[in-house]
Amino acid sequence: MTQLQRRRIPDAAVTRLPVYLQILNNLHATNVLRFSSDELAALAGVNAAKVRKDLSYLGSYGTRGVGYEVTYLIHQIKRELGLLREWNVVVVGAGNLGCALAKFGGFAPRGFPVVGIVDNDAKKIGQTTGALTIGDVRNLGKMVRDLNITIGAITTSTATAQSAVDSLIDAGVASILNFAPIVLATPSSVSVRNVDLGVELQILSYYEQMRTEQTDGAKLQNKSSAVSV
Amino acid sequence: MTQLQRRRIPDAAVTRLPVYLQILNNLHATNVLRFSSDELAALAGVNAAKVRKDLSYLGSYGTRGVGYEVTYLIHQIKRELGLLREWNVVVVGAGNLGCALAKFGGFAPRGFPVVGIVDNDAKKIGQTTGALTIGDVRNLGKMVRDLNITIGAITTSTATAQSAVDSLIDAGVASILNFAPIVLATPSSVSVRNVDLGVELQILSYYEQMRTEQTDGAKLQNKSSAVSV
DNA sequence: ATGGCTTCGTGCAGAATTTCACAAAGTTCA
DNA sequence: TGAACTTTGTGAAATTCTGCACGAAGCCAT
Repeated sequence: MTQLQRRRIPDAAVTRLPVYLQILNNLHATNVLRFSSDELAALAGVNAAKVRKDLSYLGSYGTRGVGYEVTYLIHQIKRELGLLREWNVVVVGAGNLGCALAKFGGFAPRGFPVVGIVDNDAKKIGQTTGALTIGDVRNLGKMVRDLNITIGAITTSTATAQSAVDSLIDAGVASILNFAPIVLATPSSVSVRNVDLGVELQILSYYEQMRTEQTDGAKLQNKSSAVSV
Repeated sequence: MTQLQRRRIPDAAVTRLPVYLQILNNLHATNVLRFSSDELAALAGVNAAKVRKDLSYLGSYGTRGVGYEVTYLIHQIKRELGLLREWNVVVVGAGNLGCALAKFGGFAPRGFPVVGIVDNDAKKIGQTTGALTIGDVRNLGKMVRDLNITIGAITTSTATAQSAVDSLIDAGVASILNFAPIVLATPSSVSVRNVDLGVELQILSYYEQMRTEQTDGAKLQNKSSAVSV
């Protein structure tokens, strides 16, 4: 079974490929035809060897002494990421964020059209947001089948996020983009990506505090415990 | 210089601590007094040994045979992440997202009050959004000093994101939350966290495609558009 | 007290990731 | 043609992260 499936790309590399793609699209837009791993590394803020290794997971598409062709590499990254086709998205939770995502047209051109939005609130069901009518979360199964939906975005309240994801999984959706600040319980066959601004801010806070303390060390240094190197 | 600074917590652990904190806050809200590493691990979807190791970076705050105290651990995580004080945030870019962040009151109670919002568009400057008046990006330096701002959120267009971050860094801000789909060029002394839904969707797409291909091995695939493979 | 039970803290090994360093393979120019 | 130069692709070392396994330490019942 495993030998049928394509050679797996390391998770860490998978998270970088979309970033490379972004940059290559920009290069393409400015009529750049070729690039070297050094150039892409500089633009992506990573090590050049890492760029080469990441790209090598796609195949040997570079030319030694020359570099890589922008359009060709764009195609190869898209192929590998599954971006040569569209993936339909349903938004679960028609609050501020959910409606904003439904109205925001920025995902369709990038291959992720939002084709449905649902809620569990009878007052919201039937209303329209953007081009979509808010559906009943209880019809999610039929919706997923009829509209060929593969990705679900959770934009409900924290309290209902778990039941929302349960509904999605029941409906056969195995890719979840979760905006609720909660760790969802899902089987390992389901992919979840969490977007939590609170978490991001707290991570920034940690490093900011590190810097602050280090600076304070000059004036006052009683904080440091007994760490040496 | 390095020996003065506190024992560093591994990056991977730093990204998990806010998740633990979230869970512990929920436990606290439901009057749970104590928890074991096994329980927290189940709720966070990680290995119990990892939880114990992560928490051990804070110090030895557990009791063998018993577990950890919820409120005490909350305090310790907050201390380590620098959440015992507030960090003021400025939003750069008063578009849809920027104004939404400024109006959204959810960050202030978690220690990240949005105290300012700026733009470079003369038509927007002077307007109000929520409780804030949109300022001129050229006054960012004064604003950062006067309002004691430490974190900047980039919500500009892609085209102006780099100049926005340059202004922030000039103004002395070293923690950036970037919503623009672009890799920002910053000195290594600056922390950047990127929030890019396109990237997240594309990562999901990769794993979705993996699953699809594996399943298709049995049937036959006519759906995929112009893929060779 | 003592034995049994639970759970933490951590050494260590293995896995994953990053980075180095260099041969291989191509280009350019005289 | 061939020498100088550029850049890829990739073994292998270095680093980071994960997870097991178990001793240490506390609780409880008898």
